[in-house]
Amino acid sequence: MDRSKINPNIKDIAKIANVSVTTVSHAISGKRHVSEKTKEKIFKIIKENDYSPNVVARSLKKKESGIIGVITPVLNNEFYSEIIEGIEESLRLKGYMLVINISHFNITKEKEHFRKIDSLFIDGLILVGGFTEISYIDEINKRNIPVVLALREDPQNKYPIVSIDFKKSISNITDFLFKSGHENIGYAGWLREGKITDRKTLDGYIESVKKNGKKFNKSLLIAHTASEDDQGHNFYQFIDTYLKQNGNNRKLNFTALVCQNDYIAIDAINALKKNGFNVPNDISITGFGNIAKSRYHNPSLTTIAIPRKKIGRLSAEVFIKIINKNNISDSDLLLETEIIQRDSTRQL
Amino acid sequence: MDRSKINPNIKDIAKIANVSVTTVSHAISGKRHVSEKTKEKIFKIIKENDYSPNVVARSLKKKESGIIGVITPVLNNEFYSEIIEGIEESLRLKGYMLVINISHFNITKEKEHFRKIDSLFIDGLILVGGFTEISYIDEINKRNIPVVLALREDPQNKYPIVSIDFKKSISNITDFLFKSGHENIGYAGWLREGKITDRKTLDGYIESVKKNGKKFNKSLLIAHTASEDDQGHNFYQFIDTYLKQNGNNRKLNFTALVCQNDYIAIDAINALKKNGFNVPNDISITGFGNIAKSRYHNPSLTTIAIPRKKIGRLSAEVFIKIINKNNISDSDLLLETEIIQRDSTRQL
DNA sequence: CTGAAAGCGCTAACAA
DNA sequence: TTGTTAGCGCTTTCAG
Repeated sequence: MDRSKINPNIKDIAKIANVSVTTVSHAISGKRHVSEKTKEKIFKIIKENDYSPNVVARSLKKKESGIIGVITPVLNNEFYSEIIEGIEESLRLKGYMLVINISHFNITKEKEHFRKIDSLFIDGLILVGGFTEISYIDEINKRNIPVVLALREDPQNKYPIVSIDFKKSISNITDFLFKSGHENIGYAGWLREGKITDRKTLDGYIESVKKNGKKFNKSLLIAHTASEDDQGHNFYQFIDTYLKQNGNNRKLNFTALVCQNDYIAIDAINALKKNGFNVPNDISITGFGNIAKSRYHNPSLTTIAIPRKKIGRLSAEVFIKIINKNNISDSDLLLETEIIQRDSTRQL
Repeated sequence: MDRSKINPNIKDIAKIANVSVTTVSHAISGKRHVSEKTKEKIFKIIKENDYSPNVVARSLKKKESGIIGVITPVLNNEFYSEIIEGIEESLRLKGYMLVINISHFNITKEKEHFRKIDSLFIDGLILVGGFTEISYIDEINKRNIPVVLALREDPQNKYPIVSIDFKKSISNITDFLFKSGHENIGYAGWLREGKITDRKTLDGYIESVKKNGKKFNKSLLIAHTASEDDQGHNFYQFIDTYLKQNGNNRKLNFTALVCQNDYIAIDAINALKKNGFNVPNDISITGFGNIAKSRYHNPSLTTIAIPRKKIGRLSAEVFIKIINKNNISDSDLLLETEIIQRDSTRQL
């Protein structure tokens, strides 16, 4: 038997140390007292033989794996990848490993992924970003492992959600525009059935409008109710049409436009430019997200930065808290955002 | 016993189907003949009971897990994340799962990660991007699982490397500049000890120079030999100094500069601008990598696009080939790159 | 074509 | 303070 070629197991260690496997197991786990002397001997032998416990066998026995499942819609996207980095950072320190799955915005795939990694005895599931429907989770989650949502909605409000305060963020940036002297401020965004954030962002705008002593005016709304594109691209056409209908003689009834996200904001800038408007001289534009492009676009975009890494870290911490049966208060889960001032807005 | 709360196992299925666990196992794996009738019955029951085999138990027995380890320096980076997406795409189709680890450019962490996931009985390891030293792998890889490198060097040339032809790519883009009428073309890049690609890219440049009937002129080289920054940032200072010393009266002895990567190219553009040069009117600049910023920079960068997703997919395929003991020819592993023409170069 | 049973490496209940 | 042993869920050898 060529033992040199294969990793030693707990039995080997026990034999060499002249103790039982139980003692070795407990020396490692610390779950029951082992005399200093024996412990020393065991650890020495462990080191000499380069032993590390077999994670798979341990998982099978304990029905715990030290692995956390992460499901993300895509990887090659600054939002998700940075959140995941945050998760990894915190969880690695606690000794967990990550199994990362990509759902490609497909709920069926997501479900399959969860099924599969569930049988790995993952100790928790963190869902990053994306969509709405997650009722399938309970159906699969027979072992009742903790589930945490990172920057993801849950209409049923069943799982802890680590996110940002969408309403407040939009409210803040609208306030910022009012403070800059704008009197009439419009809003452009999706208003899709069932999308909670769509409603929240609009509410943030409305809140600020009222707070600043104005009346909410529906004609200042460029709200797209179609529910096609989850990522929020392709608002360009929609705004272009709006401008053609409402922007006669290069006049609009607002001097600033709050956009629900950076994609919409960039589309808005481009559509405005094409229709002869100047940003920010004629119209100030704000975005939401602080995507990479927002910095390099011309003009660069005033927007709201989302603390992505922090969201990841916090998600991990929430998970740990659940594991340790510490209770979490909802108020801890909403992170502050920050306004990034660039060139798409101006003081009036 | 409340079986409704827990996942059924193979024994449960066997009992309900009135067959042995062996038969269930073989029905699933197809490794030995099971009568159509029995198979049908078994699969029906599997479906009804929502059974899926326990991956952990299977791994323990088979010393295979259906899991592939991926180690990447960072996640939030278009290069790595897109390669990983490619890997995931191909491997998911083959039924593999991915455990993704982040090494933060730290070899010790990388080693630890490998150790840990090795005990998960991962079936293979794909190392994405980054650094040089990988001799530690054999030391850990007692089970001798296949190792594939994606866009990563290996001085020992021990493992299959899926990458691009750096030399040819740089040679091509230098050719492109010659064809555009440039007679004197410079080169800016790192030349760090032990970095194979540094040498390869420079060789590509030299190859093109000679091919185009010129003599290699050392004074056209802006080569940084320090070995600080692995990512290739902060060339700005270096080039700035060079320009101050060699660019009197806004005259340089070249009209085009081939840069080893996009970061250097962007630094070069900025340094040139600051020193009173116009890009591309005075000097044409090319990069390598086609990073997001290269498109939005002013002027936008003519550069070489790397087929990142393809690299990922191919890495996965190579892994599968190794598993299936198909031999791989080295020539299959080098992917073509593509020149992306933008505004930082001009025809003379 | 099918089954019984050993055993993968570990943990923990029970026993001393 | 330590040891014996059952068993986690599965695959596979050996035996029909």
